[in-house]
Amino acid sequence: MPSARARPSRPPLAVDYAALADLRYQLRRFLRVREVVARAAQIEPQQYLLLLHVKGMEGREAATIRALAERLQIQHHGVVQLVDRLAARRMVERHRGERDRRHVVVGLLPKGEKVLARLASQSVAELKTEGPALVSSLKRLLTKSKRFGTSPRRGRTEDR
Amino acid sequence: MPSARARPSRPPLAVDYAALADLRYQLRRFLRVREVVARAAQIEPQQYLLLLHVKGMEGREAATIRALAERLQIQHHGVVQLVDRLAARRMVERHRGERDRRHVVVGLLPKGEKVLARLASQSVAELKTEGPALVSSLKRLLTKSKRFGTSPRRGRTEDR
DNA sequence: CCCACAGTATCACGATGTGATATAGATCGG
DNA sequence: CCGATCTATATCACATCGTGATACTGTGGG
Repeated sequence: MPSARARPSRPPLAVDYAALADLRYQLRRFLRVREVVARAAQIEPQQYLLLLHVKGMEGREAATIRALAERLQIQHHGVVQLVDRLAARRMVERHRGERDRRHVVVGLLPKGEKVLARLASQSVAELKTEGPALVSSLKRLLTKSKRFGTSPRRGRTEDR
Repeated sequence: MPSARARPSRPPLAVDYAALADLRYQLRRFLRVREVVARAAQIEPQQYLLLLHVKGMEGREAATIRALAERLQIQHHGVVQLVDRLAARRMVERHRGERDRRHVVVGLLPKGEKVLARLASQSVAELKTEGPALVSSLKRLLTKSKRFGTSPRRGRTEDR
């Protein structure tokens, strides 16, 4: 960019990259622990999440492929494959919808229940520890997302 | 293991699956928006994150492969490949460490800066909207991780 | 000089998520 | 009942991602 010095049409929103990056770092740290713990329990992270949502939807709404896709925020055919893998491992099973036979309702099998119970309770325990750090990262970003210089250690004086 | 009924070393922690699932749902909703926005800007979500961390580490610490691995919470050789793809797209470039020539320092190229600037400022804007929902999901889980929100009906009484 | 170690890199592989496309079941107008 | 159409799943091919195993190179200690 040849035109240095002046920024003609630049919205006045100064992003605090360090704070934004820190938030993602905190988020990842939390998620990372979940991944490691899940793998240690012989299951893939996303597979654990599917189990969790199946359980979490119990009594609220049928755990169909599409509903799970919404909860997991992925495309429905992503869920299809996830269920394939989980079914192959005897963690869940497919049921055809009674009223509407197009629906596939996913049900937990004993093995899935067991793994889920272990992981979920660990998750809650860890959240009680890690949660506050997440919240404070978030607040830090939201409150002072204007200028730099509030940082406790680093100035970043020269800007790029 | 076949002995059921009594759980010898199992704390009586009643997990609120619905609340835990809701938290993950909120988290995913936030991350999902970031993914969609990133892809719309012609970049993969994880690639955006690497750019963000490179920028966020500016003035704090050298953006080496290993340091980025820590920030991204993945293995270092995962970062290597991420940088490979970003370098191929002219978003970043590699520099050898001066003092220690084993280090590889990642630097943003104009194209990377540009994409990052756009995505990051959108991100902050969205966080101001979505952030509160995340925080409340988290608090809901932490404060009342005892009972279910809807029906007291639990299926997992006999099974297993 | 030699060696243990740190930092990167390469390879092969499985998990994941997507777009494009296909199939079965439901629904509705006529 | 018929076809059009929509809905819910499924299948295929493909790129990204992250990992374990392994290799290579530069550093520093003895």
